[in-house]
Amino acid sequence: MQTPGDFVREQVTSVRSTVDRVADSVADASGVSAVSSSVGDFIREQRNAARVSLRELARTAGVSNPYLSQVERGLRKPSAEILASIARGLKISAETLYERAGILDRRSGNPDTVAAIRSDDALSERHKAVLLELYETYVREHRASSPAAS
Amino acid sequence: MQTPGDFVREQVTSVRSTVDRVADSVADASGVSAVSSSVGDFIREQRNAARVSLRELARTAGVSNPYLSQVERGLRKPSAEILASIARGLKISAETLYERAGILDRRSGNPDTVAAIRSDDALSERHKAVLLELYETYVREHRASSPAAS
DNA sequence: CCCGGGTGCTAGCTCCTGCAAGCGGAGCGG
DNA sequence: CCGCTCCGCTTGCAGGAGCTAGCACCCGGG
Repeated sequence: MQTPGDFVREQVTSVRSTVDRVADSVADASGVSAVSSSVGDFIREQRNAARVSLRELARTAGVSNPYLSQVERGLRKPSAEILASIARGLKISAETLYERAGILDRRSGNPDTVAAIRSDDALSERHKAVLLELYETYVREHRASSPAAS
Repeated sequence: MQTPGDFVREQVTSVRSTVDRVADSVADASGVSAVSSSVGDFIREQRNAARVSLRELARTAGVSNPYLSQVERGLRKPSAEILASIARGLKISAETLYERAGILDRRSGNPDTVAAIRSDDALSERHKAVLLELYETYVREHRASSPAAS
C-alpha cells in the first residue's frame, strides 16, 4: 500500500514538466523587480520570464507580431479578446490581464488559500494534500525569490 | 440642472429598481426560461428588468444612447471598457457581462478556492496557472467519480 | 563574403468601434 | 391643432484596433 506522502510525491512528479518550466521562470523572476504600470509592461515581463520570443508568443496567442510589439510598448490598447488570447499564450489567467488593463476590479482581499483548499468539498483528501504540498512549495520559492514581502 | 430632491428621488428609484430586479430574478430562478445568446440580449433583459429606459442607462453608464441601442441589438460588439461601464450602470458585476460576451470563461470548481488562488500574492502567475490546472483536473476527477454532487 | 533565419520595430492599410446629429413616433398640456 | 418632451433608431464621421508587408539588425554556416 501507498502512503499519502508517496502519493503526493507521485502527483508532484507527474506535473514535473510544467513545474520545471515554472522553476525556470521563478529563478528568472528573482531579477524582475520593476513594477509594471501598464498591461504591456506586464505582458513583456511575463513573456521574458517564460523565455519566449515576441514572435513565438504572437504565434501561440494568435496575434500578429507587430501588433503584440505595439501592445507591449503601450502604443495600442488591446481589446479584451486579444488580452484573453495573450493570456492563453502566456498560460496565465485572463483575469490577471484584465485587472492590469483596469477593466476588472481586484477581487476581495486576500482570503486564506489553504483554508479554501481544505474546505473545498469538490476535492478528495488526497488531492487536497497534493495541492497543499505544491502550494507551500511555491510559497517558499516565492518568498525566496522576493524577500521584499512582509 | 438637478435639484437635491431630484437626486434623492433618483437614488431611491435606483435602489427600488435594483430590489425589483432581484426579486424578479429570484422568481425567475425557479425556471430559467429566457436564455440570451448574445450580450446585447442580456443587457436589454437586465435593463428592462430594472425598468430603465435605454437613454437613462446610457446616461448612467456614460455611453451614448445610439451606441447602447446598437449594442443591445447585437449590431456592435462593445469593448470590455464599455461593458464594464454598462455593468456599472446596471449595478451588476463586470464578470457576468464578460462571461456573456465570451471573453471570460468561468472555471469549473469551487469559485472560492479558485478566487483564493488567483488573489494570492504569495504566488507567481505561472504558479497560479499550475495550481489551477491541477485543481481543475482534480475537480473533474472528483465529479466523474461521484456524479451525485449537484 | 553572402545567404538564410532569428530578433524586434515601422509604414500603410482596412475595418469597426463609439460618438454627435438628426429622424419619426408616442404621450401630454395648452 | 401645435409645441414640448420623452422614447428608440438610423446616419455619417473621427479615431483607433489589428493586420500585411517590409525595414534594420544579429548570428551561424557555406
